[in-house]
Amino acid sequence: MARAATTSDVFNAIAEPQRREILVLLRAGERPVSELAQELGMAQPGASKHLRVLREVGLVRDRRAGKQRLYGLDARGLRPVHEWIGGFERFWNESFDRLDEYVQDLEQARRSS
Amino acid sequence: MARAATTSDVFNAIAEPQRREILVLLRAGERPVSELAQELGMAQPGASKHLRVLREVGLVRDRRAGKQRLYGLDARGLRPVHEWIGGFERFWNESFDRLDEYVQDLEQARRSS
DNA sequence: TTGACATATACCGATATCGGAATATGATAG
DNA sequence: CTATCATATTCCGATATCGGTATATGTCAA
Repeated sequence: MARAATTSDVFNAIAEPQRREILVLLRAGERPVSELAQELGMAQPGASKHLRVLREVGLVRDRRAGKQRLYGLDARGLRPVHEWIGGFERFWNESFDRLDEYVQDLEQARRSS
Repeated sequence: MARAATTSDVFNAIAEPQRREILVLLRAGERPVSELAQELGMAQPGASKHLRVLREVGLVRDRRAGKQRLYGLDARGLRPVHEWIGGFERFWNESFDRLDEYVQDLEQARRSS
């Protein structure tokens, strides 16, 4: 077996710095491919490929506008990721010294239920 | 050039399903490697290697306990990721029909500043 | 239809990945 | 010291990745 496919997985899609940058850029509104490529300092095919990945995981949608193809943000797919990470919020809010104590409370509560 | 290193990058570290599962398991408290390997249904070296990645990005710390080595969660590194994704919150909260309108408001505000 | 422009795809090379098997390191008990 | 248990590291094969270059597809204008 080898590495998991980057496509069809939002976690992997946003693991790429350039793709994260694309998402940030698209918060300001729709943009054509060549403009994104220029802002990323990469060649057009590179941008197209990243956009393909983002499209396949649903983080981006595209729309034709004349010769150009405008890409726009569809952030809904980020919500589950945000929630998954949010499941760790109390762990980074608790100070480290108190973590063990906290975990023990958790385990104690589980045992007595 | 090739793929970015998975180590020293929290986004990549959590892009791996098995590593995410490890983090979830560690919310219940510290665990030795072999126990994690068993719960993941993978061999011990596999678990060790994932734990190494997680340790190198700082999401996990380890502590010796006799022959065993206990791994514990250190979720602080997840906070920046949570915040980065949080920067898209209004985009998934806005309904899609109203998104264009919203973006136009943004651009208009920018122009008039 | 032809040409110009915008984007997508195919192919390539260098490298990173993941899991498995074998082996090395480390700690403890006797 | 030695044997045993727990974990880490190394090596391997199959595959995926990323960026670049060349080429294909698609759209519009004349």
